[in-house]
Amino acid sequence: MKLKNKGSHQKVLLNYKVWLSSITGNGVVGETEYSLLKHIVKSQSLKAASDDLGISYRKAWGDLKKAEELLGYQLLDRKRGGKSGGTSEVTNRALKLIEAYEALQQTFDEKVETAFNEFRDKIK
Amino acid sequence: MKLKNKGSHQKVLLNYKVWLSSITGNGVVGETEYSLLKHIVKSQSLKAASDDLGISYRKAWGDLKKAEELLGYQLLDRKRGGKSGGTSEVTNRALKLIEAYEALQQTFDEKVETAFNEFRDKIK
DNA sequence: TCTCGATATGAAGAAGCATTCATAACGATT
DNA sequence: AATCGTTATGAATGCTTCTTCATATCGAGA
Repeated sequence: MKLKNKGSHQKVLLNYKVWLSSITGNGVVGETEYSLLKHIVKSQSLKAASDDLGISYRKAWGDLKKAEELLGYQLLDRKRGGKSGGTSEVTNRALKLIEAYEALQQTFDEKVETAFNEFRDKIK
Repeated sequence: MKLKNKGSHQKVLLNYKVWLSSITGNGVVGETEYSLLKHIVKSQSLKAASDDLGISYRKAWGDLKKAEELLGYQLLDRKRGGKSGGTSEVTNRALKLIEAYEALQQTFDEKVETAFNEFRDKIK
């Protein structure tokens, strides 16, 4: 077999992902939900958050709804109507979740650094 | 808002994934590629491996091809024809990759246990 | 009370990914 | 040389997921 760019392969990166789910895989708390919540903390708006992240409102709304179903508690306090049209505020429990998720990522980030170095040595 | 199964949410699980890619995300070495290689070590057959894993030969073949392009070296030594129709043998570099990947997973597995426990405490 | 913009949600359309189909090349064995 | 099963690969089909569209609800402020 002939490989394209023989010997001049692109830089190889290590990726990882962490997320929560039910056993059936239904309902998820991952990067998307985390990012949405982070943005909503600042903007008090699910719409603004989804726009910022470049994902559809429909998906953002559905994702957070599923996450709430998975966790069994609300992540947002929603308000409809008013001059602004409405707001979505992040609940206290959601704030805790954000912090915990960040700590988790932190832990993984640290581990990844060393693990990847070891990995590269091994495949050399 | 009303949540289904208020208070009786399903058990929440922590999931994670580790994989290699190029910057563009093109070409991947992850669980699928790892599993394929593991099976091919035993069977010397890409077809048998894909059947075992329950994925199409077309995908298995394409995935490993992309992985080879990403890494810049061959993962399989392919033979066509012969009484058996052909064989695919895992190269030495691929063997190293398998080992390294297993060690990587091992490292993460250990870390996940404690990280998740800390996580659960935090969101309580 | 009318308006305006965000939340809420079903439904249809588009995009991405995997399976299936179809077809060719290959070569040790018969 | 004819066969058989695997590798090899494009093309069509199917499935899953996201985006778009369409429509409704809500309520503070004009």
